[in-house]
Parts: sequence; C-alpha cells; structure tokens
Amino acid sequence: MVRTYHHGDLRSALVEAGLRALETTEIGDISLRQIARDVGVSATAVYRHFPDKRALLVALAGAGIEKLGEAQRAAAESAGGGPGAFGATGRAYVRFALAHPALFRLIFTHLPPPGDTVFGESLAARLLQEKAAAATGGDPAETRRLMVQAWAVVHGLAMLMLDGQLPPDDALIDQVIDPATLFGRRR
Amino acid sequence: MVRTYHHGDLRSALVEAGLRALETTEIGDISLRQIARDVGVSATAVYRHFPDKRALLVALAGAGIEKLGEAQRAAAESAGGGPGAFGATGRAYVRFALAHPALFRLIFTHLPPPGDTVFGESLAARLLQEKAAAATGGDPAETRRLMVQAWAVVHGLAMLMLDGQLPPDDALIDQVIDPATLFGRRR
DNA sequence: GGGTTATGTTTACAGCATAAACATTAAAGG
DNA sequence: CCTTTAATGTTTATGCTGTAAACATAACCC
Repeated sequence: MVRTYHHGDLRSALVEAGLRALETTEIGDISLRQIARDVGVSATAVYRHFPDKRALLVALAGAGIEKLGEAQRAAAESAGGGPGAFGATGRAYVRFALAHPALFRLIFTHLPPPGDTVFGESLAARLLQEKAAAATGGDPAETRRLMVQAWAVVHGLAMLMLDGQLPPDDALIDQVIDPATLFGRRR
Repeated sequence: MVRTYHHGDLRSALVEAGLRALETTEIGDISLRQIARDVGVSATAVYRHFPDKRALLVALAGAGIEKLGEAQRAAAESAGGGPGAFGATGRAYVRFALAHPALFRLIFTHLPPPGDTVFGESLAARLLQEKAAAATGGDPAETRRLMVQAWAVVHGLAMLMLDGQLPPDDALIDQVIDPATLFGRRR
C-alpha cells in the first residue's frame, strides 16, 4: 500500500479508527485530532467527510447500534427463540454495555441535541418490539407498557453498572432480569 | 458589599454559580473559566479551593444528590408514607432528572473514574433501601433484588427520557412505575 | 489534454484546563 | 502596634482542542 496524497477511503478509515479509540478511551477524551493522527492524516482532512466532530460521532454511534442489535440477535437465537429469548436479549444488552462502555454511552447519552441516534429504526429496537409483543400475546397497550418497562430495566441496570453504582456482576444481571419476579401481574 | 481583593467565600460562590450554570448549560459545555467569570474572579483562583475542575464538579454533584433526596423525601411524605410511598419516590426520581437534566447526569454519569459520587450514603439511597425493605417484609435477599430492580427501572426511564429515546411524559412515568405490573411474582 | 471537482495540507484563531510566578490581604505572635 | 507568615487572589504562559480559510494535489470528465 503506497502512501499517496489521497487516502483512498478516508471516511471508513476514520470510522474504524474512531471505533478502535472508543475501546480504550473515555468518550469525553475522544479527540478528532487524535483520530486523524491515528489514520495518518491532517486534522482538517476530517472535514471533507464530516461537517464536524459530532457528525463523526454520529457515524460511530450508528456502527455501535448495529453491533448491539447483532449481539442481541445472536443471544436470542442461541436461547432458542422461544419465551426465554426476551430475557436473553435483555442480558445481551447489559453485557454489550459492559463490554463497550464508551460506545454504549455514545449511542445513548453522548450526542448533544438533537439526539439523532436513530436507535428507533435499528435491529435492537425491532427485537425489543417483537419480543414484547410475543410476551403479551399482542395487545398493543400492554405490549407498549412491557416494552418500555423492559427497556428501562436493562438500560438502567447497564448505566448504573457502567457508572460504578452497581457491581458489573453477571449474577446480578441474571437476578434483575428474571421473568419470575419482573412484570408479573399481581394475583 | 464592597469589592475587595479577597472574595470572602469564594468556594460557596463557585458552587452556587456552578449549580446555576447546570440549570441552563449542557454538562459538556460547563467551563471552569466561565464559572469563574460569573463569580467575577480569575480562572486560576478556582484552584485555591479545588485541585482541579473535576473536584468542583464532584462538589456540585454532592449538592445535587442532596436535592434529589429531599425531593424524594417530600414525595414520600405527601404520599402518606404507606405502601404507596415507594412508587412516589420513584416518580420523584424521574421527575427530578427531567427537571435538572445536567445536574442529574453529572451525579451519575459524568464523573470519569473514579466515580466518587458518594450516592451510597445519601438520603436518596437510604430511602430506596428503606422502602424496598418495607415492601418485601424484611427478607434481605428479596429486599436487595427489589432495590436493584426498582432503581434500574427508574434510572433507566430517567435516562431514556433525558436522552430523547422516550417522550418525557408524566403519564408514561405513571404507567411504567406501576406496582400492579412491576415486580409482582407470577401466580 | 485541459478544466473542474474532490480531497488533501498548512496556517491561524479562539477557548479550554492548568502550571508557575507574583501580589495582596488577613491572621498570628511578639 | 508592628512584623512575619500563610491564605487567597492575579498575570502570564503552555499545550491541547475544534474548526475556519487559503492553498496544493490528484482524479475524473469532456
């Protein structure tokens, strides 16, 4: 690979370098200039492919959402796709957050207004919708309630563990995401 | 109040100015220099009272935790202190987050390692423990599980609403924090 | 092959956290 | 009361940041 003035596919290279940086660097310390340095390009070259730093971060978040959905899909599949699959996608959600803290935070929290994360159209979102519908038998209001409750539980658990408020413990994840004690209508 | 070289109580003034700034400014845009400017003092004067910016933020987070606990205490009280009080503290938690987004984020998410938020010893934490214990009748393992589940639900709901993933809707809060559909042991 | 356009670079600017040296004032001791 | 000292301010400087503007190079199109 000869060094030429033009890079070839700088955009993808920047996204890859950004994802790599997010594996080792707190989100607040992610620097556009550092990513450019990693790729071996001037800082301002980034602006030929992204209007500003935020746009690059949005691209990274998009890649992250895909990874998250894929992890959840795989978890549901290996759970057999039955009623146990809902819990499996939830556990996968939390584990993904713990495995990729900065990326997870970027997806949900670290894109200042407007938060155009497009999570809404992701595979992850579709899985949530689908599993909740299966669990409620189809009633739309019940489905929506369950969806939001389930999302809130896993998201809250993930954030509290990421932020050091709860131990990032696999046993605790299983205990919290337990269909026997969650969402059961009393009596 | 005459302008003197020495300020008088710069530390408190900085904390107050910081809290004021957090009401109108995204957490990432909070600037030590701007807070100093607001107080009418040089940027480096801050370093006589806080070793670095992070320490100032920790002080702000501490003040925020107190406010949160107080809001929850008031909510529990006006709910009559009975079994309905648990839900009331949960709703107060989410409403506090929506009313003070930057402050809430600072408390939980925006203090890079080590996250010494000391939430653990706050009134908010004690209320959570107390209400969960009351709801389970005292069994320690059950209490801990309920505590974590309840915290996860309200925290997740708060974060998802703050981050624009769910509408910041009072009706939705009530729907999610509903003892009839949450945590009920099946059958 | 020459002009246009895409995609790089260099340079420059303002704002940031913070370190170092210096100034002023309040408090303490004789 | 007067001096010494410590606390608490200011000024200045450094290296980082995101990004705008002007310029350079190379790829593509007629």
